[in-house]
Amino acid sequence: MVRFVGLVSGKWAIPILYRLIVIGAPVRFGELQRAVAPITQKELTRQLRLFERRGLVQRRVYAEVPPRVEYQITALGSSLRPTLDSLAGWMRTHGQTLAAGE
Amino acid sequence: MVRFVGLVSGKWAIPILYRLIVIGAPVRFGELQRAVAPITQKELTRQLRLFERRGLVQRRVYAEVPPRVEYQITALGSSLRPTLDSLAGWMRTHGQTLAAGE
DNA sequence: CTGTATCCACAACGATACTG
DNA sequence: CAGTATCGTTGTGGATACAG
Repeated sequence: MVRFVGLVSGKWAIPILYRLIVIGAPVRFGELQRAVAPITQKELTRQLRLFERRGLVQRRVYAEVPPRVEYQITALGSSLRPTLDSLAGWMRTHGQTLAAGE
Repeated sequence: MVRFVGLVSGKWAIPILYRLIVIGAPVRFGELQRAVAPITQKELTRQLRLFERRGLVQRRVYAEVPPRVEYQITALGSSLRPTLDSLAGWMRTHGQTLAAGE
């Protein structure tokens, strides 16, 4: 379990990953940033680089002006979907109960 | 999803929680620390306090000498089991693949 | 548009010593 | 045994400015 933690620790890892999974198709950087707002540019870049290194996300750069970079979840990344769905379901069911304890 | 992150972010949150879930029965502090080694005393205490505040773990203190404190997962905490099982399963399946990217 | 580069604040975590 | 206190290091994340 400890290794997984290193993967998804951090405030934004899971939200980004889940968003990419749900979308499925390639997404541009700016679009993704709006989808996971209010994440900063720096943080989104950092997380995407980490995911890329671990093979969870594929990055494609197009030699255009203005530049276009697209990110897409890989098969490995998508394999996390059932787990993250379970997570999202748990939040829907128990999120309110949990909020009371804050 | 963001609220969940606040709950289980951190290096030790998931390992501790999962261990408590698997055990099910009340566990003494020292025993738990050994089970989740090599966590420090301070960190284990801090995490358990957080879980207690959120109703995921119940804490019982016995007025004995030497003192005895037991922690047990609550029903709310146990409801996370399917999700964490899914997580553990994913790690078993893809953990090796992932390690290659480090 | 998609980044990098700084600078900064704060939380997380560890090591160690000490207490009831 | 089960903490608390203290100190120090590292990591996380935000704000802002700038570059290709």
